[in-house]
Amino acid sequence: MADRLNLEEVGRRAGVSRSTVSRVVNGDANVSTKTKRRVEAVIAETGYRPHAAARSLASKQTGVIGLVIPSAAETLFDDPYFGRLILGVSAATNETDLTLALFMFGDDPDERSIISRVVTPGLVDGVIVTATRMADPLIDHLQRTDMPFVVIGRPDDVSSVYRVDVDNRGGAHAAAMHFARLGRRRPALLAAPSNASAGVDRRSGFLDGLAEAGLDIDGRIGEGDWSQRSGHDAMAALLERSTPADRPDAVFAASDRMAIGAVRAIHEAGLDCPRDVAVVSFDGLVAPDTVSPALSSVVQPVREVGERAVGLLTSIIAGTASMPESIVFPTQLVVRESCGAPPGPEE
Amino acid sequence: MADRLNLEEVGRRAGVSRSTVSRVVNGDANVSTKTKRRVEAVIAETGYRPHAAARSLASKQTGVIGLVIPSAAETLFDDPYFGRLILGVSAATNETDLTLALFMFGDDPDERSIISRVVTPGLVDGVIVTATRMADPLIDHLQRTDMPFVVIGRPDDVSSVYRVDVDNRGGAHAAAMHFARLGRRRPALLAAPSNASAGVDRRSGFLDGLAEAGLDIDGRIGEGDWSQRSGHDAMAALLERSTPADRPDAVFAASDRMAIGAVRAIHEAGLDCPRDVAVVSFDGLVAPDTVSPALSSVVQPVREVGERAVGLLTSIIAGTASMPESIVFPTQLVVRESCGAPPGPEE
DNA sequence: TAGGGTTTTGGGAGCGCTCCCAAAGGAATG
DNA sequence: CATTCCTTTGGGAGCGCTCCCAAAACCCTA
Repeated sequence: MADRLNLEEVGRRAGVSRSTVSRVVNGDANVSTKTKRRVEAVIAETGYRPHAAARSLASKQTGVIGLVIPSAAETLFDDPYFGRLILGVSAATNETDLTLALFMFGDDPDERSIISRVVTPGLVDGVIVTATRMADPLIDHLQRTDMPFVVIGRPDDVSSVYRVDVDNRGGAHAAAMHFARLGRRRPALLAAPSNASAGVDRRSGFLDGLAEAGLDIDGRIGEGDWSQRSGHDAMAALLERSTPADRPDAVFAASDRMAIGAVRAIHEAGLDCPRDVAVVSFDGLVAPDTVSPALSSVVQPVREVGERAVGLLTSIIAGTASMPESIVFPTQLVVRESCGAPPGPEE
Repeated sequence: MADRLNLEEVGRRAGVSRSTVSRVVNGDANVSTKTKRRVEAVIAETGYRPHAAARSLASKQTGVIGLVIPSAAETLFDDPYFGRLILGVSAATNETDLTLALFMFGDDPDERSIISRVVTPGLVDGVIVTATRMADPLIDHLQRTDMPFVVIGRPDDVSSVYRVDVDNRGGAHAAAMHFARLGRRRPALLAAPSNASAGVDRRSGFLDGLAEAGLDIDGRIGEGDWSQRSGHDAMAALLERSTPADRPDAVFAASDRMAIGAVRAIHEAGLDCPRDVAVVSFDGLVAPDTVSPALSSVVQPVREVGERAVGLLTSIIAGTASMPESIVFPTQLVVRESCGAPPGPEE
């Protein structure tokens, strides 16, 4: 029986040494055209593929990057966010011939064991961590190892961390200004949990925008957990406790899904969206024709965030990244039906 | 500067050899309690973790399994299916200390290069392939390598393939019987693409059930692509071309999302669901309180499918799997509001 | 034809681990 | 106290690759 196919064996068949085959495989220029052709022929005919583990061991590079999602809730993928993010990361790793390892885990005790799996030497070259919670022990842990990593979002301590984020504050601010421009007088907010940076930033951006526009939120704040149900319930509660005089006439929801829930609650209260209550959501990830009225949203480029995180991580690994830097993508308010303004993009 | 932490170095610090440390790390019983404790102390204090690539190279096992999703469409995660599947697979790999590698790719030319990445030696121990299309070149390709693999779904050639699937036919059949029992006389079908096994099986199961119940579909078949929009459009077309006399009074949709679209179309036509048209979907993945009326669905245990696929793959890798086998999970019709029957599970 | 430089090629060493065999140590027996 | 047997430990070999240095081959030019 033939030896297992390896560099040595391919070399034997092509009449050259292990080293020469290695050069061909790795595109090293210092190989004569003739030799190169011969070796390539043998590779094509045998279907040789270099052994990933051996390569990793010798080169100290695995060609694998990890994506860490510190949550494994059944509802995780009800939100299109993580799917889009994975798509973006996956597109970028495919592009650069990297392999994507996915680490998802909940708060269970097993968490710690998986954290340590993430930092196993010789497994991944670096990791992308989604900062669903601001104070994540994983980030502290990573700081103490020499594993290159990029945070998506805004962790507690921003200094000395490479991160990619979107302009949550700016987007929320734009939503507030938009309400002011539309002449809405009684804005409300359906906020997201404040242990998440996106939740905090969207809240403060919106409130700051209102203040700037001279609008008063006057206690019209509900809080949810990003989910449709929570948006529905918070909106219903808001409507419930308001008199016709101080009923909200505009709502900014921290996520598409909360906005969808809110629209349902508005309808259930016998009101019309956008006539009685204008709605603007954050995310812009749901297909416009699947909800009615089509949602006006502050759109965040999730896929691009994922792609860029891979790029940043790659340059950290290569050692070409400069100072710990923050890449913040702009967000854009896209007007559709739910806010009652003429449609189109808007700054 | 201290040597990089490896078995040899840990051994030096504990006053034992490389081999002994290896035994402790791997839980080999042939180590005296005293030595074991000493080594464990050094490991704890140094934070030593074995080098994954070195281990893979020597042991010929990577501890990584791949999940292959031959699609990277922007809309992929609009459907909760893949998210749930990933969740299931991830839960199972966490359980058994395996690492999950995710391979997603579209039909582009780059596809081939990624396929070959999947079968790179020394990268993964085996792969789980989701059979979104029945005739997938990837499956043929895998057959020709000695890479262990499990197919989720039903590929073209079922023989000599390990697979995990759900009882699509049975579930669809149950939906048909349910309509018959409810006294609906003019059933319709919103089918999914017939290049997907789930699409084919749900269609044939439903039609067979109707035939058995003495109901005639009479051309009331629309086709979609699993998406909400396609369900909406197909349903609208069906209503459009029917007279009040032969208008469908019951619709079975091949996916939750198509059903949601169908319900919207029904409302837009000025009809009521369930009164005028009963709706039953396949999947059961959307939270009941997010759509109105709450969908009656044939529920498939997606998460369990993912978990089981990992289990099966693991036993194939270990060489303990018997004949190529098919594991088929049952599905269950769960009655909620959209079919107009009293709620509860039903066989 | 010799000498210089430049390509091109070969092979040793080593990455950190597992596997396995042999040596050493201990306990139990005669 | 010698012998046997089991437990415990050590270390060589090897997994398939990369890295690097030295040898070989080639190409000019004088």
